[in-house]
Amino acid sequence: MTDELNRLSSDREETDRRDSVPTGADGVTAVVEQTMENDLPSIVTFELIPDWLKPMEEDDDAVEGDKTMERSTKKTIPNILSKKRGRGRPPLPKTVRARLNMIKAQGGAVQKMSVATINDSKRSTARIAKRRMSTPIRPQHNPTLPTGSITIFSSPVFCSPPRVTRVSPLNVDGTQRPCHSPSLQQSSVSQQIIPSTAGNNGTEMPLHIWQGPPLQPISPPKTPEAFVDQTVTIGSPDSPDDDLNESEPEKEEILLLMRDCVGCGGPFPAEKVGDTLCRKCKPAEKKHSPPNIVFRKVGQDQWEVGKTKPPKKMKAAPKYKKVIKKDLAHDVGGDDEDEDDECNWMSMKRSKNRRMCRSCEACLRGTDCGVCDFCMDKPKFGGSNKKRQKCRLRQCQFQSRLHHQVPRVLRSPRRRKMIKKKLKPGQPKRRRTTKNPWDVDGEDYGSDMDDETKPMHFNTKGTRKRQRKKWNYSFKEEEEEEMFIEAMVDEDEPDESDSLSLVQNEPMKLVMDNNGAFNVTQPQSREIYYTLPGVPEVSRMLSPVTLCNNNPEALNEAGGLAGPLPVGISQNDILQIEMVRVGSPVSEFIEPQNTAQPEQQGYQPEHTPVITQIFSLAIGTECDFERDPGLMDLFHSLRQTVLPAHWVGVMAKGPILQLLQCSKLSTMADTVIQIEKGFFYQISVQNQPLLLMHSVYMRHPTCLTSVGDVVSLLLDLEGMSVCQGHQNFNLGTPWEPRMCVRAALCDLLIPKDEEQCEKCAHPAEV
DNA sequence: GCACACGATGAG
DNA sequence: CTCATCGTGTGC
Ligand SMILES: [Zn+2]
Ligand SMILES: [Zn+2]
Repeated sequence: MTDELNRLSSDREETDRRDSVPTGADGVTAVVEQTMENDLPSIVTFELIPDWLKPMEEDDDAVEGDKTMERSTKKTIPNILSKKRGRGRPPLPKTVRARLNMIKAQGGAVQKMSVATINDSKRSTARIAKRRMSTPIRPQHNPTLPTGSITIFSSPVFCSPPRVTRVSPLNVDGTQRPCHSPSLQQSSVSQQIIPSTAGNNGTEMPLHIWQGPPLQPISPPKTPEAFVDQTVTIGSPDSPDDDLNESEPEKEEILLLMRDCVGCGGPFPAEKVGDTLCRKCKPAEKKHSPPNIVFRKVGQDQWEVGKTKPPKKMKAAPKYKKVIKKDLAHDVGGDDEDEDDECNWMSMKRSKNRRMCRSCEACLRGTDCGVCDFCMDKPKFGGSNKKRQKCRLRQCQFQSRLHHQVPRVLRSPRRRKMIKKKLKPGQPKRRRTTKNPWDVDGEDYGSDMDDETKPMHFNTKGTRKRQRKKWNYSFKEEEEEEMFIEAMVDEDEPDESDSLSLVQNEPMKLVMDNNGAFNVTQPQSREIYYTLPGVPEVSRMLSPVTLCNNNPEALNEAGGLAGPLPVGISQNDILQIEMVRVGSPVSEFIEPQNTAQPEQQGYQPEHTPVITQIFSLAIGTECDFERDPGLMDLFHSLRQTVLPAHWVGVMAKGPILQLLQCSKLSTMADTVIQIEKGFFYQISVQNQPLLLMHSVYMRHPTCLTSVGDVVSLLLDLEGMSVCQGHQNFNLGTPWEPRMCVRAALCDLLIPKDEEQCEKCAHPAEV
């Protein structure tokens, strides 16, 4: 408990902290923290609250409510930015750092110099071997990965990459680069982030800040020189090579000739001209086990394949140090590479390095979120240090072992249940901690008192107390190209209803991307894809979004499939929205979430379909997102209103109040209502605006100024369905799915009893 | 197979 | 010595 208490307290603190933080880009940490508020311990209800909104902040621990705050006392705001030591974030080699500094100070010229120097150095011959086994890409960095979306990491089962891609407009455009090349990311980051953030908050160093400087300038493709610099050299103190070090005070800087070991095939620093075996393969050390295959980065996107020995201990030989360096641009990501090289070549340093790709957002992240379970476990955050794991946000997306699990985010709780079947209907579910850092799971919120909340002695089992936590949402922070938020909406049904179709249970995703589009998708089956064009471009960074829907019943009805819900089931019934932040860190909480939350909780702790939080992902730009009093009022009113089933209000930057039908089962699943300032509204179906002459508009006022108007419209819409268009069987190849084509003037929304509008029914005529 | 707790261990 | 975490035994 204490831990949890601590955590909780820490969470709170964070929020507080956050408040102090100016707006700014730094939001990464801040954002998270803020979310904590939702977690207010006092109420179990939290769980119900759309966890997704509670970004990382809350872990189960936080959720657990009662915690007191021992932590608060201890906790001082840990320096998130502080460098991780030891196994922590691999620090740049001193030399590298020094060089970087020099470079910074002197400018690009330095880089070249350094390079030259290196080359000139004694072992100038080195590097030849490098290219031999080059591979285009490092395995982990899957070229195809959509950079931005979380879905990428999600389990195959639930999400298919394609889908993901679709979800994010960014991905769609293809603008994003699959590769995780640091440079790319960096550049993107810098572009988006830096401008706005510039120096706003002093308190926390925003990610961009520390990354930015070096990156920005260089973000563009690396120059050849840069690569050169990256050469890694290894030397052992003992070895003759040491003399090489000479110029550099630090041995690390030595440049060695890299060769492929005849014995193991791995690259190694040749100590002598005739060396053919790496140290390990030399007589004395040959015993080593089979070499591991490692990848070494040779160029921007090139990787060399090499082999190294298993992490053995290099201790005996004082560590080899690598040298090198690269220009700053690489630094950000580059340093990663250095490190990688080192690790790989050396002997895979082991643990940590293996768990870091160094180029993903997580790896690049320098700060602990302070709100995730792992962070909260840290003493610096007032935790008990039991878990001893890296911040969730810093867990490598590619190599963290914690990661490889299927992100729950993508799974529907229900499915899990079905699979596991461990839980009995009606029984409180156990909360599980997700190992996958990125895992976002909305499940289990309903079970208030889980093991976790209970004191340890309550645990049925033995010595170890099992904590069940879950991440409501995971987000990738960092700006980069993928700045968008994904929210997972799971419609869960009561346990009893397990038998019900899976489809309904499939989670829907709400995605806010850089383009400002808010998308809702259902990962699994057919996707429901919403795009709300209305959001201003400016808001691309990530507009703050607030969702609301206080109607518990509506949720329960979800899909109408769910039968009567058992009282206790509520947790499953709730509409869960998990938010995954892919792009930039959430910078702030602009919204009065506090106010909203309490209310909701009060209303329906259990079913809480309500999602109310505003996130500002904008990195630097915190958005000032303009708020239109009128709209906000309407929004707040809607919040307190029971909207027709599954309609959720979303306050997006613009400001635009958007109403989304979150149930894919609804005929209005693809429909979005956007209310702008002045209450003018627009209805879009599958991203297409309804023609102004549509009868729906005729039936309702031009402006939706009141809740009544909105509800009325929603009800009206519920009586309609989406035009299926006309199927063109002649088009496309046989194996292609049939194409449904809508007439240019398609009504989009038609009476429920009809399948298609007139225009689509008789395309020719139209 | 997963999650937890904690020993182990490299880096400062 | 401390910190940050990785890797792993163990309970589930
Ligand atoms: Zn964290
Ligand atoms: Zn990584």
